[in-house]
Amino acid sequence: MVRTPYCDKSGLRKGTWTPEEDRKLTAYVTRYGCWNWRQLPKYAGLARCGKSCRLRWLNYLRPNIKRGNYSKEEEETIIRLHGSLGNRWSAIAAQLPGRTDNEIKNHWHTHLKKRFMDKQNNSEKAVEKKEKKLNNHHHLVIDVPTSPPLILESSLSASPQPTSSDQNSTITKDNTVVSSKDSVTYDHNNNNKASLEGYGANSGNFWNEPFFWDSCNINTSVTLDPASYELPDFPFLDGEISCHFDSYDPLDGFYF
DNA sequence: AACCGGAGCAACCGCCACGTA
DNA sequence: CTACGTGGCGGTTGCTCCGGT
Repeated sequence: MVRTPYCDKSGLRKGTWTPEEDRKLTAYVTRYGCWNWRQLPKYAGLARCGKSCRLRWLNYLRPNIKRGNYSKEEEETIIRLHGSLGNRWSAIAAQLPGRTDNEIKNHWHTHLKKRFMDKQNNSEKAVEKKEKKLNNHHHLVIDVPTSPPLILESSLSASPQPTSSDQNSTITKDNTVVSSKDSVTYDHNNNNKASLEGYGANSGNFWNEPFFWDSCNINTSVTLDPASYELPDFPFLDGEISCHFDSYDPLDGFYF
């Protein structure tokens, strides 16, 4: 389930996060915020790259994360949004409070995708069945009055009938051509055309909000007592450390 | 009991967008 | 205008678990 920890060439740890690392990261972010992910691990006492810290915090350590136990409503929402948005997991996650894009992505690939494909296959089969029925009917109607007899297959190209690229098309009673693709409930071809207005504004940027121990209810698997954990000094309050940030304006870039 | 393959999922990687100097 | 740094996102990987044989 989890990766074996190891170090890369630069000495940064990779792989599974240990409870100790989780404690350090949680303690640091809750106390100082995420002023700079790339610099953060250095001051949080973590031998991790910033990206790894960010991912760990966003997906597992931040407060009010929901883990597993997807409700039917949530699953339906995911399927519906995936139908209109495609693989825009962050946009989908924005509509599901407490869910992360990574978790939704995983849940989609492991559970919902199959269900979605089955649904799609069933609807396609239904359309095929309908087509077959209609095509048989078509044969009977056209074969009778024409003289000399027409071979329907070859006649398709010479007539305003659907071309070979429309093999999945259906001719309805009133002679209109309906592609079976159009009858699929979820239109992947329109993924990029879907209106995304509102998603950006709705994403609820967690990082723009102040964040303190006192103001949040930490809901994480890591039990952390801030009083018992010795945090590294905050870089801008410590003369020795803050020298790394000579060009950094301490009045900017903070979230608190 | 041992082996094997698929499922589940945490984490990494690479690319892109955006802001700033 | 360009270069660079950073954050964000989606695709993919690879480790562990678990059920079937």
